Amino acid sequence: MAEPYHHGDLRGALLRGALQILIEKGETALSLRAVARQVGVSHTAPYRHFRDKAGLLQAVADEGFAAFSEHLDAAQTAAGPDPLPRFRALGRAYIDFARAQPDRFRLMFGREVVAARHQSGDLGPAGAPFQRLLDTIGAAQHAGTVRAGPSPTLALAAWAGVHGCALLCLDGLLPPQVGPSDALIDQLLQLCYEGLAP
Amino acid sequence: MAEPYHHGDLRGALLRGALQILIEKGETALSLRAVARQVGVSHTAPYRHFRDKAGLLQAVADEGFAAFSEHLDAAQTAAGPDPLPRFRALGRAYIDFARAQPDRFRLMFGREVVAARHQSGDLGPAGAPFQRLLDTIGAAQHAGTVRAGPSPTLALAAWAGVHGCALLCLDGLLPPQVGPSDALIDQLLQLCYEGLAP
DNA sequence: TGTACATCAGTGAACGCGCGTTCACTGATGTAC
DNA sequence: TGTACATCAGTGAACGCGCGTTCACTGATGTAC
Repeated sequence: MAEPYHHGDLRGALLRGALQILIEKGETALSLRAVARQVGVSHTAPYRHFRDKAGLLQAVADEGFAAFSEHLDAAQTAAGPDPLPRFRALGRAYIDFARAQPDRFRLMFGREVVAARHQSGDLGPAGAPFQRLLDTIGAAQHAGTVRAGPSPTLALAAWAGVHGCALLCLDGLLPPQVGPSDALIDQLLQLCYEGLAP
Repeated sequence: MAEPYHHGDLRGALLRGALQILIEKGETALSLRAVARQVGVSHTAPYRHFRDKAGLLQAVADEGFAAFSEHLDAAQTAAGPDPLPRFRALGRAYIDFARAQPDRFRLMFGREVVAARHQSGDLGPAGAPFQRLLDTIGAAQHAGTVRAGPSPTLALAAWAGVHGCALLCLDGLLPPQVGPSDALIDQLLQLCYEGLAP
C-alpha cells in the first residue's frame, strides 16, 4: 500500500505533475523541485528521466503541442468538410486552447522552448499546427473562399492575427469592460479572416 | 572627482540602468540588485526611490510607454496628413519598436506590469497608444479608406494582427529561412490592413 | 556669518528563501548460471 | 528452484548561487536662529 520504491512511470508522472503546476500555479511556479514535490518524490529523482530543467520543459512543451494538435484536429473534424468553416474553426480552436490553459500555451510558444526546438528539431515554427494551417488555407484557396497568393504568407498573416488575439486575451490587454468575451473574439477573428477574402 | 555621496539623480540613473540591462541582458537579468550594481550603488539604495521591485518595474514600463508614444508619434508625423499612410505607419512603427527593444517591449506588455497598471491606473489597455490607434482608424473611416463599423472593434482587430506579428518575430516563431525580414513584415501588415478595407 | 539640529540619501551586514545541480549512497529488479 | 551479481531507479545531504527585503547605521545637506 505504501508507494513502491520503484515508481513504474515516474517520467509520465513528472510530466503530469508539471502540467498540473502549470495550470494551477502558473509558469513561474514551475521548477524542477516543485515538480518533484508535486509527484511526491525526491527532488533529484527527475534527473533519472530528464537531462536537466530545460529537458523537462521541452518534454512538457512537446506534450503540449501534441494536445494542441489533437484539439485543433477535433475542432476541424467537427467543422465538417467545407474549407471556410474549417478555416474558421482552426482560429477559434487556437484561441480556445490558449485561453483554457494560458501558462501551458505561453510555455509552448515561449522563447526558451522555441529556441531549443529550433536547434534540436528540424520542425518549422510550430511544426504540425502550422502545416495544418497551410493545408487549410490551401484548400480554401482552391475552393475560392480565400484569395490567391503565396499560401505561406497568407498563413503567417492569419497566424499573426490569431496569435495576437490570443495573447491580448492572456495578458489582460483587452479593455476591462470588454473582457475576453466570446462574442468579441468572434468579431476579431471575423475581421482577421476578411483580410484574406478574395 | 570621486562619486559624491549624494547621487543627485539616482532615480533617473536607476531607470537608465534598468533599461540598459533590459537591452543588453534581457528581462531575466533585471533584478533590483543588478540595477543597483549597474549604477554603482549599494543594493539597498533603490529602496529610497521605489517601494519595491514591482515599483521599479512599473516605472520602467511607464518610461517605456512614453518612449513608445514618442516613437509612434514621430512615425505618424513623418507619414504626412493622409489617414491611410498614417494608419500603416502606426503598425510599422509598433513592430519596429518591438523588434528594436524586444525585452523592453515584453516588459511593457507583460502580465505583471499590465495587471499592476490595471489596478493602479485608470488607463485603458495600453493607454495612449490605443487611443492613438482609435483616432487614426476613426480618421481613416471618415476618409472612407477603412470600412465603417464600431471603431473599437476594428482597432482591436488591427492591434491583434500587429501585436501578434511583433510577438511572432520576437519569439523566433517565424520560419528560420524567412527570418524577421522587413519585406515579409510589410506583407503581413498589408494583409492585416486589407482586412479593414471597405 | 556661524552654529545646532532635523532631515534625508545611501551603506553594509544580515536573514531567509528557493533554486539547479553534484555526489556517494541504498533499495529494488531482473538476469545468468 | 535458488543464489550471485550487475543494473538501474530513487534518496538525502551538500554546495553555491542570486534574490528581495529589513535594519540600524553614517555621511551629507539644508534650514532656523
